[in-house]
Amino acid sequence: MKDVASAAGVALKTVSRVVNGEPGVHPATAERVREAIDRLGYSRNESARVLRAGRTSTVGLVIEDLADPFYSVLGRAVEDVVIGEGCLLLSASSSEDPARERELVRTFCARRVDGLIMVPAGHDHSYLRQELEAGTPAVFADRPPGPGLDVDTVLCDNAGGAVLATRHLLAHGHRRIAFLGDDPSIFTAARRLHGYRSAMGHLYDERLVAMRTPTPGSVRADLERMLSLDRPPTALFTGNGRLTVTALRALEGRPMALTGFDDFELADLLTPGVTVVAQDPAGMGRIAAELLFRRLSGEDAPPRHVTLPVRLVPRGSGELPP
Amino acid sequence: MKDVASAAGVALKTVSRVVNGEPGVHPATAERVREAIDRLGYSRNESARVLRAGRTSTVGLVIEDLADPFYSVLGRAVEDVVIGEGCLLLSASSSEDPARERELVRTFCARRVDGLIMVPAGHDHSYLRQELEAGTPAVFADRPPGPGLDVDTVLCDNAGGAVLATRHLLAHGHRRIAFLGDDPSIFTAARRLHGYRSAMGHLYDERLVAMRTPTPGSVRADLERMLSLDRPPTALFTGNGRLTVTALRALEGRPMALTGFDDFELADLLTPGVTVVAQDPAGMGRIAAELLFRRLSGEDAPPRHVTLPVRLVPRGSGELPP
DNA sequence: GGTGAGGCGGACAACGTTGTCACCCGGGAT
DNA sequence: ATCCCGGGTGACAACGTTGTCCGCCTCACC
Repeated sequence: MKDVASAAGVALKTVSRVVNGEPGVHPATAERVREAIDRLGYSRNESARVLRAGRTSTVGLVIEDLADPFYSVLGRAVEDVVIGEGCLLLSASSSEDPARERELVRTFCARRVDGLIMVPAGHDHSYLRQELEAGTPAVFADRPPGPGLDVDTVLCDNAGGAVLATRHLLAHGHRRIAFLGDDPSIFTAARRLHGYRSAMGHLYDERLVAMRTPTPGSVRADLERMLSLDRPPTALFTGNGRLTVTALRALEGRPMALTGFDDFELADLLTPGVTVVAQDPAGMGRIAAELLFRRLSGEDAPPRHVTLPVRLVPRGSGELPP
Repeated sequence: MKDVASAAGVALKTVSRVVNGEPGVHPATAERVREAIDRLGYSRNESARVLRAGRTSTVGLVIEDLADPFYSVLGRAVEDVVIGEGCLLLSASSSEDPARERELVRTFCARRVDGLIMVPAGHDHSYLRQELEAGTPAVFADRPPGPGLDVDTVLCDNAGGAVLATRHLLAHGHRRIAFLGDDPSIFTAARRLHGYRSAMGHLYDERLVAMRTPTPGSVRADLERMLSLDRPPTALFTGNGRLTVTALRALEGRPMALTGFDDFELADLLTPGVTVVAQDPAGMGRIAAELLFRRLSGEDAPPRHVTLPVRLVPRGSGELPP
């Protein structure tokens, strides 16, 4: 900018004025400055501007895994809102590791992001309080913050969706319905178990439930165990998209009624089509980002808690008879 | 930092030294400073540091669509390298719009990203020359830069993969093999068409080729047209993952030998399994990022052009007889 | 006890931008 | 003629950090 100023024969401040479209510059002077800018290929140093202004026009996104279809769709929706607000998006994957998450948040805050959007791992987010008090708002998506912290949160109706899926299988005549879920320390997994359990009522049988971090091997073992019971399950409810796919592979074509939580691409092309409880990751990302920008524009209401509806998509696998 | 200094009763610079682990500070002083830092919840303002240092430790990623499985996997791989180098990743989707891409690059450069990784849209990247000369290296992934610009580039073996796929179908007895590709102005689409054509040799028949931005409707129409020919195709080669899926839907279960470019999740679970030519998006992202960091660490060699191999994954659909 | 070295701490400038305020100058009102 | 006004312009400080350089204090050694 200094160079531009001397090239145009004006003061630094005049260049600044032209760059920022501020009034009070003679059109001829402005033209001279613009010409010098083009000639020198100058572009404003955003770092310095940020230092002065205090706002970075940057939002940090911490998700579990950018490569996961669910989160990448969520991330894209966040990105669209963020770009639309003239900001940029810093994204990072926590890999479901609370320590890494914390480190990423720390890094983002040191970079003075204007706000954070998080799909949290772990249950202790007290370290965020300091940042919140320092004026960096955060919005949680998909999972709520740990106890003792209350901020804007967007969830889907996990329990309701699980009830929906379970009742759907019950309505098609199943009484022995197995549930494969993720580690119950994950909020969504616990809520979905809760919905399944309440829908099952007196039919609930803990031998038909397996909750742990899924691997192909663990899913296969769990299924084998259940299928060798005296009264084996005739239907399966899987607690998230990855589990649904893993279970389908483990079943190796053995017919079994199946309803999964989370929609996934190609669910309609499998034989039979896979019945799912679909949520809306793009909507979740968009709403989370919108909530964040409301905070950034000064809204000072109590934390909002948005619950997005889910819907059952029957495609065949959930309508198989026992 | 000023506050920390006065709280600890030392000078600004001493706090800076402690924060940066520089030598020449008495352990007791350092401890006092650290205590004050904890007490005040201070964290270094990265913007100011950046302003001083000139490096932002930030990398910009411009891809077509963060939500696309191919690109999100690529993005995740880039992210891992970037984080591993102590930097952060700014990501943005161009939506295949050259103007938006250019705007994003401009924004990234104004923010003084240390480097750029791009999956380019459009064919004119001359606007990058200025940034390159200003010392912001760029690496292209999946597609090369437009004419007149030569930078580090990571591609997959598009033509070779198309040859592989076509020969595979030929080897299984097919002579009428259709090709559905994306708009030929897209580099990868053109290369794959080229591979297909050269593998077909005298069997090539332009009536069996459709190249345009795919929509469910256009794919359906193209297939209908080809299937109503006197000598309809007995096999289909689809030019990218999205096309493969769209074509599978349009076929509605009609049996047809099929080989697709790009692997996709669940390809193995369909009936029959979908034979594909698989590339390695994670490897592409990782290598692109590594090339970038080599430039950033001062490497001044001529631009490198890496071509990643592809491999044929037979799963059933490509082995169907005519 | 004087002196030099080395360890430690501090003052100051600079990074590139913008907000504040003051200046200059011409023209119209008094 | 004096004053004032306001459009156009510029000088300067400040944002928070770090590199440079300088000075002080202590300790060991002569």
